[in-house]
Amino acid sequence: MPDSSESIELNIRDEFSASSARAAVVSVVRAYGIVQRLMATYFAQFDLTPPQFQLLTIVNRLRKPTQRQLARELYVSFPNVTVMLDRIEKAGLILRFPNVEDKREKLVELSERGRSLLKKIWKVHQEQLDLVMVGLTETEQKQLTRLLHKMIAAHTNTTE
Amino acid sequence: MPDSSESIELNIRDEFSASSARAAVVSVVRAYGIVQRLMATYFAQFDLTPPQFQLLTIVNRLRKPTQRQLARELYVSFPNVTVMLDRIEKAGLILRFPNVEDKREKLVELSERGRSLLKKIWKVHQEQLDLVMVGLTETEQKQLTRLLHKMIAAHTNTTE
DNA sequence: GCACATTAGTTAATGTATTAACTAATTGAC
DNA sequence: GTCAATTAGTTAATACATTAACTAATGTGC
Repeated sequence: MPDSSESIELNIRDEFSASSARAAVVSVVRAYGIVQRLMATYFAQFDLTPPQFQLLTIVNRLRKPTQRQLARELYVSFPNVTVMLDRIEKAGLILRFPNVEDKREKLVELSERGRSLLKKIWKVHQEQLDLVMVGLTETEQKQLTRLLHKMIAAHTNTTE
Repeated sequence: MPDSSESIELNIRDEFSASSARAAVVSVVRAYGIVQRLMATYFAQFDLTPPQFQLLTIVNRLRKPTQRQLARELYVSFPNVTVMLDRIEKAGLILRFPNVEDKREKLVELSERGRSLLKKIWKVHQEQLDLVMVGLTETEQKQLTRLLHKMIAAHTNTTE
């Protein structure tokens, strides 16, 4: 049963008190957690998860996309799209049918049920988004968006 | 094969162009995605995932915490801690032993291997954090942290 | 001191996400 | 025209995360 006083060494740097980068990264992660929790609770009312909702909105916007297109738009792996579509197809929210011009591809579309569910959610969705940002004024929200866009741009330029 | 022009209705609000809250939420989610990707790639070198690294740092800081304490500190469910500990215990990075004063509890501790791995990572971890925020000046990083803290505070006040 | 509630941890079921390894359809070199 | 390479999608293995349902230990009322 080792009673180590050895972790002191690490604890010195444990706080990273000098680093503004660390503080920023940690707050991004925390903020995301809050967004996730709020949205998950909200979407559960409709028997949806936040990623499923996101998927539905993109299927709607793209109009019969291939699964490949969906993955790119969602910034998610291709197999993940397959599995997510399997589920919401089983729930009757989307339809998949092969593209006659290229039989490798499958085109995805909202079902009548998916379309009406999306309409229903949309009516109250904006209020939820406002609720997430309730602590900030509109000016601050715009400032936050600007800063995060700048941070994001530094990576998307080099990656894509 | 329904060729619907029905989604137009939704597409009107699809952009949410008027909402600064939506833009802010979306950018938080995108920024988190970038943090996740970078960190996952980085930690993979050490055969760790970001949550596993986070777990190790907290075990180190708390000094023989119970699993309950870990869950609270990680903002994660209790069963999740069990499963994550199972894995990193199997990898030989932590030890679990029952608390003699309350045999329901298990105390968690870094193994020698876990401690030395953590030390190794720590040496270069700060650089990774700086890399995430490379697009922002230090002033902007602090501004970002301040805004996110304010946003977070609006929720933690009511929730905790 | 015994029954009941509480607390700590685990197990099971489900959903999200990844990479690696596969099948099937298309394209392209020759 | 046929064989190889590419592309679209699926399946398998693994990890993270949740809630619900369980076991085991502790504490409390009486």
